[in-house]
Amino acid sequence: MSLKYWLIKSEPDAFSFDELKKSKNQTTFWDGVRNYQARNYLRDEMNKGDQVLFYHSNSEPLAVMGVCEVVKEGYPDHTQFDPDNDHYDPKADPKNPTWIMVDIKFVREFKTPVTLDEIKSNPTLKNMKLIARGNRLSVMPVTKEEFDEIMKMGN
DNA sequence: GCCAACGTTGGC
DNA sequence: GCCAACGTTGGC
Repeated sequence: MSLKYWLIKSEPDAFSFDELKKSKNQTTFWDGVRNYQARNYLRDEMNKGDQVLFYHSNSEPLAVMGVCEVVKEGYPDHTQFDPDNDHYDPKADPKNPTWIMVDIKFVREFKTPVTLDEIKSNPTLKNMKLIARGNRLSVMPVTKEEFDEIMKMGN
């Protein structure tokens, strides 16, 4: 089984790459995904050791900040059952949870964040889902070539 | 703050 | 099962 590569988006106001870096064991659970396609990736396709680009949306700069990795594979997202949580889902069934999360761990921070503009203007990255028209997925696959290119750009 | 794009919901 | 209405995402 070979490693896969991913990109996840976060609004730094909600949870930033810096917060991940400062978390206990530099690890956190990636909760709050409430989109079925993204859920399916988390549940079915993300494996321990997969490398993940961490992207900041709705902020300045719009950029990939660094890399983290999957340290725990898909398991139920407990926030779906918590009425006080923003991501509460009244229809979720504890016996058959709808929403799934993984644990991610900080790997490294880029010296220079790779901005959305740089990604858009790099021909190697022109097929990235991130810049596809209308894309709103918060978890998406990335090819090894794209991952390596962004690693190079981030330095 | 605007708005295009998209996913979800609910009436029929 | 269609589709209009609505809510959300996220760049600008």
